Amino acid sequence: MKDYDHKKIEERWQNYWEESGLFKVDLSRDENKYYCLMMFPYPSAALHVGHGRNYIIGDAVARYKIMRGLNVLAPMGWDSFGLPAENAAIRKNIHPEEYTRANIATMKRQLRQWGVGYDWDREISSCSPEYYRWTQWIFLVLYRAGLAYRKRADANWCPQCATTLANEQVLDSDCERCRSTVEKKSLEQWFFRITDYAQRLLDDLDTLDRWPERVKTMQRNWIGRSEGAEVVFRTEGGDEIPIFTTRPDTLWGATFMVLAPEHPLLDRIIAADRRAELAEYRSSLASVSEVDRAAADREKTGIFTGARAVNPVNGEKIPIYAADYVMMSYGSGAIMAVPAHDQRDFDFARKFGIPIRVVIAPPGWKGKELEEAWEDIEEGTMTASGDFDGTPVREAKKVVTDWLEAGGLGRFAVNYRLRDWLISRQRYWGAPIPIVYCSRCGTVPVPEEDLPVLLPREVDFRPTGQSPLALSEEFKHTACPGCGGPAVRETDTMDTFVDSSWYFLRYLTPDDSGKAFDRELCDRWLPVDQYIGGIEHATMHLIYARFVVKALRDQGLLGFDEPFRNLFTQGMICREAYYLPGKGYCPPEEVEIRDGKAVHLSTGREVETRMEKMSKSKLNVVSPDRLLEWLGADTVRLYTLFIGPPEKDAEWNDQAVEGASRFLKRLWKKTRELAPAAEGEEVEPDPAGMNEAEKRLFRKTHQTIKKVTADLEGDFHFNTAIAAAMELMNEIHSFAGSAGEGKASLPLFALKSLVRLLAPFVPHICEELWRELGGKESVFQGGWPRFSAEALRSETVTMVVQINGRLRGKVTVERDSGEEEVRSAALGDSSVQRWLDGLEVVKAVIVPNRLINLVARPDRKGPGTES
RNA sequence: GCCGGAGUGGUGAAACUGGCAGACGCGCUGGACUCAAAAUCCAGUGGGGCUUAAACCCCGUGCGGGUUCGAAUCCCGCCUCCGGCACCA
Repeated sequence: MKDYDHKKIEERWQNYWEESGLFKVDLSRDENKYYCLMMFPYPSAALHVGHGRNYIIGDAVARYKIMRGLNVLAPMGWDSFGLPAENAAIRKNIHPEEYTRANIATMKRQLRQWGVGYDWDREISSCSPEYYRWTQWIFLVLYRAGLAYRKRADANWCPQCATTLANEQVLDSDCERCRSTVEKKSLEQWFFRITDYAQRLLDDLDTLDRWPERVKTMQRNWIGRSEGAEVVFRTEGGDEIPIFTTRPDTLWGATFMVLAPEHPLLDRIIAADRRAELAEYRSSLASVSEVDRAAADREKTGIFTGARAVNPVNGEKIPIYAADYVMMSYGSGAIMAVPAHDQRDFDFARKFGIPIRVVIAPPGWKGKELEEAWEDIEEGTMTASGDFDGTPVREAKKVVTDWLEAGGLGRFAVNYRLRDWLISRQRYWGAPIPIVYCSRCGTVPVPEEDLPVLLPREVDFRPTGQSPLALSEEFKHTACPGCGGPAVRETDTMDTFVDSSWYFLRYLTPDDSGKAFDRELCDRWLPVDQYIGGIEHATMHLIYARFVVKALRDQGLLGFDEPFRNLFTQGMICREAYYLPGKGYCPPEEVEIRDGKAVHLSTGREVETRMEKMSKSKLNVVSPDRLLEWLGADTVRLYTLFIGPPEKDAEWNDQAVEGASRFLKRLWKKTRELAPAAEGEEVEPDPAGMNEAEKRLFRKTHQTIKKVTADLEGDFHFNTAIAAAMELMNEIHSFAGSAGEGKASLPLFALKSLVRLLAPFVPHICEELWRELGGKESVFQGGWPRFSAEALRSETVTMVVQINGRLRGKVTVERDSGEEEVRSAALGDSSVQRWLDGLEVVKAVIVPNRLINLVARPDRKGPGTES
């Protein structure tokens, strides 16, 4: 055995695992099943070490579960439709398909080199017709269930990408991808009725007890449930204006109404002489960006319509305004405005000179004018509200709602922030929506047997604002499946989140050309036992997948309604990026650190150092290829797992990677020293007759097994598991150094345990060392080491002695010593005696085997007088 | 504004259920090996005080209070940072 040659070793065992089928799974054997799923990636041009975290974590989990004897399903595939391929293809003038295929090949190579194992027989790719045929099928299932519908709607339109975006792809009114300001565009588009499932999506979060609280909170915010009442106001002309309010108890304080500027009713009720003003107001809003319009501190604008509405609770006539602080897309697009109890209405009323009438009296209120809206729902009592005067605000909401319902004026109502899922995309690289429009039969779904609706290959897919497929005459024109007459196809493609909302079902039967998924197998293998991915999918992918599974279940196609039992979201890997103000990011090679300041070499200007998520655009990526060549996959894996708690963001440190390499070299060297004494069969050493040093190493080994096991079974804190393994390594090292010649079986036992404990993290070197230590089969077949509670016990323990809570000494006593023994041992300690001089012990608090705290007060006899 | 999460050495971070703060790394300092360097190995490394040295002592987990024999951990009030939602009626 030579020096640690990571390249040779890694190559050897990667081949071995592939040939021996370590990750191949037999689905018919479903006892002890473990479905370990990593979010399938978009095949981007090249991975960096930050991407690696997800795969390495998943691989460590999968390998650990294999060692525990579970039947592990660990598949991988490609979320291969989507904008980047199309954009890159436009830029580089190659077909998205070629581009995607090349990227997949690169990524597969990199994953292999990382030592990340999957059952590649189950590989799927969402852009292949064999896959998207079934994405289209799912669309048809939803369509038949009434969950897919088409309507004209203002879509979020990105002028740069020339496409519509889902709400989730709009960040602060900017396009998630290119950061252009998103505009509104009115188009006929397809939606999934996810709002029908809002309540169930919300309620069932409570059943996901192994999901991060953070993700569930984000989903709750996203669904945005609020309770209140729907109340119908009427204009003087008799038009109904239903409104939603969370504060029905303030109805008597409504002094005006506001309609969203887009509200269709405005055109009917606007006074003739104000029509021009409305048109002007509307067009002035077109130039206001979404960001500005949404800014809460923006000064309120609006116009009076000249119309009035009747308040149903008191018959009062109140003016109707149009103002853009009311959104057409939430509730009914109209509100009753209660300036005294809503700050937005308050601001508007002040500006337009509308009366502000207090109907919830703050405690001690003497009828004075308010400085700001009183929004408190804990304190205050109803006033100026007819029979309800004096009702405490805490009860008011319910009391008033009941009264409204009894009188037929309104009803209890729930509103959600969640909107229906817009799935139409005016892009080429996606699954065509399987719908045909016939002048005679109308909207006709493509029959199942005609799927897939193939994406034509030769299409001009440059963004024009039109769907590229609309430019393909051959694609567009077809025969109506109903009447056989001439018809045109839907030319939009589906949001790629549709592709990823069911892929985890397909891994079970990736080649089945007869159905999308096998219900029987799905019911046995799902929900996924462990899902691992990025936090960025907290609201979009993870809500869509939940919705689709629930919908499929309701159609009798699945027997469960939550796809992912456990969810783990890992943090991002960040690294220093250098930002040259006014110029953008610059590569680290052009930066030098002088006197603690980062200076740009060619211009001499100081650059800002920012810790940013590793990304190509920030020029702060670390390529795995160089590192794998230099230090090897195991080093990269060990460092990636050791860098910090995996759910948190972490900072990549180039120097610290070498520390991981150093540890592996020490492990290698130590094995090389001890291996010659190995005799194949492992014999657990017998602690009887061991000396103190031996007992310590024996105990340490068992403690380490316990710690690593707990970390892997618990919250995946690989960092502390690896730290524990390092401690054991240090212990073996100092034991071997001090014990000299002697029985080798104990350090060998410790070392063998260590190698097995590290195998999920650094599989190549462990597989090699395992064989070196006499292992006949793969370390992954050999089981997981066990610890015994018996072995963890030591006969003596060191206990901390505190006096009044401060550390004053330590004593060694027999394990499980009684209070009296511990107390007298503590009082016998010289340092303790010195501190107790002049004090009287009034109480002793004992934590068995850990600590004794002596509570002492000044001796009444005074210091020094006792002796 | 609302809802989450976090704040610990030079640095990444540990610390179970309230019980020795800083495990394990990185960096740094000193030493060994070397003609020298790298690599490797050994020792040290929160701040301060005292001492020839050791022993020993004080302070210390964002800030201010509190509960407790005992608080990084629990409670109250702040500050800062990160994330989500947001004129959502």
